[in-house]
Amino acid sequence: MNTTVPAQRDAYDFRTFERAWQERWEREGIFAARAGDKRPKYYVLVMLPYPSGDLHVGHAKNYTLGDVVARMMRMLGYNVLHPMGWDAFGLPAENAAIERGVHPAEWTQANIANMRRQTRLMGTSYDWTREISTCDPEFYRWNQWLFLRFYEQGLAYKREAPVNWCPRDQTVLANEQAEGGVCWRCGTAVERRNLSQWFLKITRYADRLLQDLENLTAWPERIRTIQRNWIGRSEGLTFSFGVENSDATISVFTTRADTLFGVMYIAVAPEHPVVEKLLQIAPKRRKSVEAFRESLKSKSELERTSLMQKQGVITGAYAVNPLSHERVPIYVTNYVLSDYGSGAVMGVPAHDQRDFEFARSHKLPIAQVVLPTGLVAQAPLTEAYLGEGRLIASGDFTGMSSERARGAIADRLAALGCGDRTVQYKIRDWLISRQRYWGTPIPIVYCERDGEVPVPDDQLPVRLPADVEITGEGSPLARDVRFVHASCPKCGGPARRETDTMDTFFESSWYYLRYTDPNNREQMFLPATANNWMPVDQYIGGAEHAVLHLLYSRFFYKFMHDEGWVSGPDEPFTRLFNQGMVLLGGQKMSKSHGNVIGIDDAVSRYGVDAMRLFLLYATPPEDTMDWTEEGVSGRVRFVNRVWRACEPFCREAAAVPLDHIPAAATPEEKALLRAVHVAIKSAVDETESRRMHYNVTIAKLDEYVNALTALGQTTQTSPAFLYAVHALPVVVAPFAPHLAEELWHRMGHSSSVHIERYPEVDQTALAVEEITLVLQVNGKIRARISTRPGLDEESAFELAVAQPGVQTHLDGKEVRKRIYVADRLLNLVVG
RNA sequence: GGGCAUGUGGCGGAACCGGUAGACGCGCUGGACUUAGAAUCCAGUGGGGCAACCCGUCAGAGUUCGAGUCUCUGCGUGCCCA
Repeated sequence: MNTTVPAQRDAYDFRTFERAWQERWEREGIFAARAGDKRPKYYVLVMLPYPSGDLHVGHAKNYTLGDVVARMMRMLGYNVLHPMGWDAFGLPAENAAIERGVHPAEWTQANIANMRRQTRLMGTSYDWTREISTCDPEFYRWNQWLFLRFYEQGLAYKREAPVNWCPRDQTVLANEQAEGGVCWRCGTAVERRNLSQWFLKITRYADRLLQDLENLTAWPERIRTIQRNWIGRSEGLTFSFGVENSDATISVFTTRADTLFGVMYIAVAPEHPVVEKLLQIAPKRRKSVEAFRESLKSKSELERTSLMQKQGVITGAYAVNPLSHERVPIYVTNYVLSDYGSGAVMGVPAHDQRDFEFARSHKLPIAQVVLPTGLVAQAPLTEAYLGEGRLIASGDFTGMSSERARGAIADRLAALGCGDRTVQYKIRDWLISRQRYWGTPIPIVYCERDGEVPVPDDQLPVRLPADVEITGEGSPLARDVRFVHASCPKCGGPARRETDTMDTFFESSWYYLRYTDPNNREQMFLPATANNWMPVDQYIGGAEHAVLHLLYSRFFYKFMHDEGWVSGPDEPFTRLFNQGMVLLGGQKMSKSHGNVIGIDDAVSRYGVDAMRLFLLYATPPEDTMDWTEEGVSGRVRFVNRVWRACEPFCREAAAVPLDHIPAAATPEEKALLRAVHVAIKSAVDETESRRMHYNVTIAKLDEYVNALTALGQTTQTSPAFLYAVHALPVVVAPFAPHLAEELWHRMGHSSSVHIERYPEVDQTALAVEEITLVLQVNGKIRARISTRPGLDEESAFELAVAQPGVQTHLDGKEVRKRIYVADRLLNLVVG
């Protein structure tokens, strides 16, 4: 009879079942979220991907984690929103156009189609009816609409400023995108250019963005620290130096007003407007100053502040210290930036390391004005003294502590009318203009008569022209005469359209709201609908967006909150989770290294469920993990073990109800029921605590299946065994959804296992009949005894002293102390 | 240089509250089944020792009846800021 190959016969055929169930879930729409449900809402969101072409297992790790949370929460009785979309604007599409002549839209659509297919392949339970794509005019019209609201509030403005220019990507970049002086996308060193650009006034929200970090207790501390540093609030004093023989003044900011009597020079940025005035009163230096300014023109911030030596040229003009009335030389330097603070700083060589170095190389005097506490005489400085102490050689302020002096000096300058206490931030306004094609057009036109005019709402969207020439040289939109040519909304006269597009971080700063009301043609979203779902309860994504996406989104959401479009807390993401990367052979996966494990590959070789299980199992989700062949085959074996343990008993198991636990006839059955509920407890605990250490849960599932397999060889028809079989697909459903669904249906159920309620943890099943009590003498383990739980101390003691292992170590000595931890240990202190 | 993480078998990791260190998986060893392999199943697997025992969570110190867990010092690794 039995002529088929056994190995083939009882292995789980993932190829057939996975596809079939995916199609059916899709058809039945079981993961669609409906607002206004009676159940409590839960919004799980994974950062939307850029459609670069192919997904690899690194992406899969991320999506799997979000999917398990979504599936668990659904089975725990929540109304879950779990959407997916595409961050579809951006440079790679345009580069593909340049390299291969394919239109960015076409390239993007093809990638989206492929990645959507791959995402479906992973069995993730998205509500596809809410899919969005940011390059869709029906989406980006709301970018433009939102931009206009910022514009009306004075939060979007255009100004000329020195900006970061990436020569490779041929566009400007925001500060956050040029950290360390290199382009965040291609790593090319950025250059400095003076250009007229659009900015968003994120600085107006700086204080709130900083303050509210305190409330984001469910965010990783790391991210909060990075944001705090980036915002960079410092309290200090802004005051002015007069310029000798001129009515000009130079304003500086300092946090160390106590060192004011130590000012030996003033350093101004090359672009500082005062420089021209200084040259008028000291014309002899014009040549050298201008040469110096010229040499720095295109140097990036990084080059100026870190790579280059501190350099400066003397202007020949002198500034006057408002308190000491000393005259100090004014230098133009490379290390002061014109758009940071006031573009000028006071030079205190004795108490600032940079100033110390500068003073040395320019042979400037170094006067110490703060003496470290405890020191009475000053010694020559070999480096700047940065600490606090007592003031010396500081006029009326001599003898004060640094702290008191700061207050007193601020008061004096305020009384003199030349200074104020101020707060300064490191964060600068967000530059959103991009000189590229594949982005949202900024909805502004320039009229000869009316100047800068916003495009009226009813003319939105300003569509990207489809037919443009993309060469990589200059802005394609600026070359498109038909696009540029416009008429003024105010006067109807000839006008020129803005040809810059928006930074793609603009759309990702609010996309999570569009998911709540994705098909609204009248509004960005209906506030009432958005408020059903917001804020996002669990956000999952990489830490690389700490000061980009995550800071911008907080800013946008606060603005929208202020506008009254959203209510409740003014933070969009209640809880943030940064997942770790997936490495291959210790290396980050990348196409250029040629070490990518693609989704298609992994799924066709191991099956989705095994892939998901491995990604969850290898490490806790926040850790970096290594993709290994052996590791994933371990999970393939697990999938098959589940199948073999369960499948032969499906029909009988279905008869045993899951709503109460059958009695266990033997200790083995008792252990099996316990294993079932230990696994359930782990899954529920990891979800509810939001720890998401499903690696531990899957280990518990292993034990469950091991117990089932062990018992399956003996008592196949007992109620306890069949209960454990029946429960298995429900318990594994969030982790291995296809396998679970197939088994569930083989049990005769007609509705999906994924809309079942997750089993309740049963405390009686968790209880054990026998525990191991550890017996210690002086803290060392000398024996272990098996006993019933809840043993009282006296009985435990009597049992302990009867143990030979304990007896030899007691050796007639007096027991001075007993430490008894019920059901754990008894420690006898002797001696 | 400063700050924050982190360090456990051959490997990934578990031990969430200070209370049996090494769950679970991988790998490895031996066995069963097989013409053979694959698959599967069974047993073993921190180190030392014939044993009883001894030693073990980066190193050193401390607190404690008891430390992987808490404190301090040092070293290594990672990240963030200079």
